[in-house]
Amino acid sequence: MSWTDERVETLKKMWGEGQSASQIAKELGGVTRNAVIGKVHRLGLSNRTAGAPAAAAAAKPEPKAKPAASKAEAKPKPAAKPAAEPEAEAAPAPESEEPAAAPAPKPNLPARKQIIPAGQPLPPQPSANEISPEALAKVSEIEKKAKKIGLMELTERTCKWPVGDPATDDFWFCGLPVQQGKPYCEAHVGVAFQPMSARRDRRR
DNA sequence: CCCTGATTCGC
DNA sequence: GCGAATCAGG
Repeated sequence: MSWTDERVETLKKMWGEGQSASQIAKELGGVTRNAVIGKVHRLGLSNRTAGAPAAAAAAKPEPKAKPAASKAEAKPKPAAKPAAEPEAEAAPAPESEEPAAAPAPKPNLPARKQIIPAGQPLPPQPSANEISPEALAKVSEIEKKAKKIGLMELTERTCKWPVGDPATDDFWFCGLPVQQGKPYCEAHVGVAFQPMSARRDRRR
C-alpha cells in the first residue's frame, strides 16, 4: 500500500478528529500504526489540531506563503457538478469539533420485538434483566469460545464473567480478553453495562 | 499486558 | 519517503 492522495486525506481527517494512529491504520488497512505515525510526522502534523485551532491560528498567524499547487484552481470549472470538498480551511468561526465522528448511518430498526430475560445469573445485579436479543445472542455465541477458566486463572485482562453455578463443577469464567478497562470481554460488557433501562415498573 | 505517540535508521 | 524497531510513557 502506498500513500495515495485519498489515503493521506483520510489520514489527515482522522488524525484531526483525534483518532489514534492504530485506529487510522485499521481504517486504512495495509499499514501499521507505525506507518501512520511516521506519515503523520513526515506530513508535519504531529500536532493535532484540537482544542483551540482558531486560537492558535490567531495567536500565531504565520505570514507564510503557501506553496500549495492548487490543481483545482487552475481549471475553470463549470458548475456542472457540485463536487463540494468537505475541506474547510481558515474558518473564521471557532469550529466546534465533535469527538464522535461516526459517519455510519445506522438504520435504527425498532427490532425490539420482545424482551428476553437473561437465563444466567448476572454478576453485577440481576435487577434489570432486559438484554437486547443481539447482545444475548452474542453472549451465547462467545460462550462457546470462552476459555472457561477457573478462579485462579483470572488475571487483570481475562473476562471475569461467571458462567454456571458456583456450587457446581460446571462453573467457570469466560476468560476471554477483556475490553480495555472493563472487567469483561466485549460481549459480556454488552450485557453487563446496559444503558439503564427504564426500570420503573415496580410492583407496589 | 494492553495501549498511546515519538524517534531512529536501514531501506 | 517509508515504516519496523525501538523508545517512552499511561
